[in-house]
Amino acid sequence: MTKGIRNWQAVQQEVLRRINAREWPPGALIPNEADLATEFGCARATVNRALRAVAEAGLLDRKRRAGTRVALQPVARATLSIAVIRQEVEDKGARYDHRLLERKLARPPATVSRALKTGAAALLHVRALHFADDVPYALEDRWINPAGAAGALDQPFDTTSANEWLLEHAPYTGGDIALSAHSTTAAEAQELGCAEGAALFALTRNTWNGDTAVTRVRLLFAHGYAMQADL
Amino acid sequence: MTKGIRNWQAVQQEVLRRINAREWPPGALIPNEADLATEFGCARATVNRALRAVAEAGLLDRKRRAGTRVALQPVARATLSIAVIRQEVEDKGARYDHRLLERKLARPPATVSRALKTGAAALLHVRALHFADDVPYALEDRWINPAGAAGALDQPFDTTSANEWLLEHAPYTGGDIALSAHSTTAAEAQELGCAEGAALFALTRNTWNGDTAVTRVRLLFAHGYAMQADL
DNA sequence: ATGCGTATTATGTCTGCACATATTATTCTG
DNA sequence: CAGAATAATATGTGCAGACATAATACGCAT
Repeated sequence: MTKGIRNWQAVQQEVLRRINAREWPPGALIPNEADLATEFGCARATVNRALRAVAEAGLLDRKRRAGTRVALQPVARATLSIAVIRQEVEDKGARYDHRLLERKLARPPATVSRALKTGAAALLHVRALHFADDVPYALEDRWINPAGAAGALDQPFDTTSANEWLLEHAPYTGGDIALSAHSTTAAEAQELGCAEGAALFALTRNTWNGDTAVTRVRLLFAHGYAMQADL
Repeated sequence: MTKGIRNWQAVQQEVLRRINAREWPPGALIPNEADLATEFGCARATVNRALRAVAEAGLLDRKRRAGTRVALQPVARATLSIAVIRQEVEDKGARYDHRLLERKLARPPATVSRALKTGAAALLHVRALHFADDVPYALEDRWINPAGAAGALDQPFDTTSANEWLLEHAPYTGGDIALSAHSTTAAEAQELGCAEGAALFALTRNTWNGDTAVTRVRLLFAHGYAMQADL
């Protein structure tokens, strides 16, 4: 009988240890909450809290009545935090700056209107360049749905970047992100100051507020950029 | 006085609604748990559960004594699930296959030994190609630390890929991931069957079991690959 | 005014209990 | 024997109360 495991973090740690040490091998059914509670000498709610946390981390599969078993394939969930670009730059100790390249109301290409489900409606197209210590850091190509971001049409986006303004003024409920590699075009090469054909890291994000699209943005990062995440 | 909000999910939804509707604007201090509990007509523990969930999602900042406030910059946390390659391929409805290209004990380049902190020790170097419907899907370049993955030296990795074997037999406690864009070299182009210089999506991952390195792997995905995540 | 100790307060967590709910096992019935 | 009704069981959640802990506010002494 293990003792002194009375808070949920300690329980979690012990559970993780047993999984790691293969005391509870992958696929195995582990004791139920009540039994673990008596073993650890704590309340069932405490065990529940711990097991829930481990399950959220993907190392346990829980089902009512069926019990809790160790995940066969612990899906490595990396939580990459996509911050505001200004912050990302400043966190690296560099001076942030940005320049508006273009801002106009226009009919988006089919890719965009299809992704945002905005039909033939005109959207606000904003292009901007972000700098870190005066070196191009990322090229932003954004389409804003005026119907999903009230007040956007009145914003110049010259001093405050669209990136930051939207975060502050346009709430969203969900979205999706795609990460990919992109081969630099001639125009992009000139704006970002890199060689044509260079491999660049691209991030495309759509955000929604309920059923209405808010914005779609593609960020093209300067050469050498790597996105970090922890397991 | 709102009523009928008695379970934590309903509380969470109401909290999200208020944040979204700017009833609680960014940066604002929201009522404390006890007050919300009386307002909603539920126990404080229920409110706590809900607020904790919202805080974990990054929309609230909580501090003892200081209270709970709406996050100024809701850090968009995208949880990308990095599954086993076989599964990723099969989930797309394609037939998975893989081929071992190389397997030998060798001294790793400085980049690797530095990242894994293995000094001058020899590591197991495994290179393999993953296919989806017989088309190259990803090129795997892996260094395995025998000290961190017991039994790895006895594995041929021809029928079972190192990817899968390690997941099953080498537990890990943490790691880090870097995502980047890579310009294809001539050798890689030949193996992946794409043009030299093409922009490819690369994933480099180090995993650890406590303080000892387990493995470092770089996956180079075929042209056109995009990694998806949700917000 | 300045610095330090103390009181206050909001969140964090544990407990013991109860009931809800999903899922599996079992039994009953035609 | 098939299929439906029913029981059993593990997790999910709610509640009230208690104490722990961190961070702030306040007041006191210097």
